[in-house]
Amino acid sequence: MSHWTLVERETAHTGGSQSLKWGGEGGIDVFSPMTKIRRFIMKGGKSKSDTKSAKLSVNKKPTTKAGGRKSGKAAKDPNKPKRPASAFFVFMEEFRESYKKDHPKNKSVAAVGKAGGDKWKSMSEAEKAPYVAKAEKRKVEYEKNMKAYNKRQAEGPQADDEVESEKSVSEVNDEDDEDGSGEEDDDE
DNA sequence: CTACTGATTGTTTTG
DNA sequence: CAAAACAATCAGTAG
Repeated sequence: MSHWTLVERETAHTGGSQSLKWGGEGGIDVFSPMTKIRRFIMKGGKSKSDTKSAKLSVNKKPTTKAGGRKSGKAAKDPNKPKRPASAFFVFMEEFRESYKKDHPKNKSVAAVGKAGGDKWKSMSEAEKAPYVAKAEKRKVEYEKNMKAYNKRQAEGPQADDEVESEKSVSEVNDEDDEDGSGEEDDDE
């Protein structure tokens, strides 16, 4: 299966990576980001789960994480903050360990995902509460992270376009880096 | 060697 | 407002 020839948008965004090895002048498409194609295919009929699950996800991950890029252009912005983990993901972090203990031999992320999702739905909102609370916190950190990131981008290279121009006013915002956030107030 | 795949749901983002 | 994209994970797979 290598000729779906379907490209919607540049798959390169976050991780940047995406194999744009197609420096071809013609610029036809990349044959592989099935990530999006998946939706396209499954959208039609789903015999497995009827409940809903209409949406699938796409994944892309630069293995090089933030440290090693390589020849091409993999990580454009190593400091680019990633989206905050949702409550579900926070719960998953724990769940993964649990699942790992129960199934040390399992190597499929899908298995854990399914199991986690199933349990997540099974949990009451009360149980999810702690996770949600944490998720909200992550969001705040993300915003803070983004703020710093934006600043960095503005300061570093000559950002001329694309910088959310604040039209106006004097927004002298002095956010000196690193504010020691209190962090952690437990209350369960 | 490096990027992608699988699968989950929730949030962030973009159109 | 709605749909898309992407967040972690881990080992395997393909180019």
